[in-house]
Amino acid sequence: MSRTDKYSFFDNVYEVVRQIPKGRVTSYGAIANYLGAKRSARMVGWAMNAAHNKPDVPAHRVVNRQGLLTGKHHFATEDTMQARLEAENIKIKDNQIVAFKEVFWDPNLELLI
DNA sequence: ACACTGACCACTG
DNA sequence: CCAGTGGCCAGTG
Repeated sequence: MSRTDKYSFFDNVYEVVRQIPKGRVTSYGAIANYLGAKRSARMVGWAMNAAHNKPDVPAHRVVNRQGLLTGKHHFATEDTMQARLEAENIKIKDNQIVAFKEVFWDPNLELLI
């Protein structure tokens, strides 16, 4: 992506993640589905890995389908992701977001472009 | 240039 | 119902 300036799947992922409202979270699959490639949920995660280069991308607001903080291990420290979520009033227990469905932000429903 | 892997999810058997 | 596997894009060895 560093060589290509044209929009790719990853760039679309970044744009969607940037639209996640504060205090809300979404899932890899939801983003992939929104982009029309629900089989590419894994790539969304990989995109997050590359998203470290993009400060505007709140990767901590992206969790897996169960609301588990699977990506926390990829942050600066294992507590970074949870701390950032808690700073946004999101409760976490056992690496799982409490009332996940209530804070879940589905781009397919709430972000129509 | 080829093969493998990666923060996942949904479909089979 | 539980376990296994395929699939998608991009990056790295």
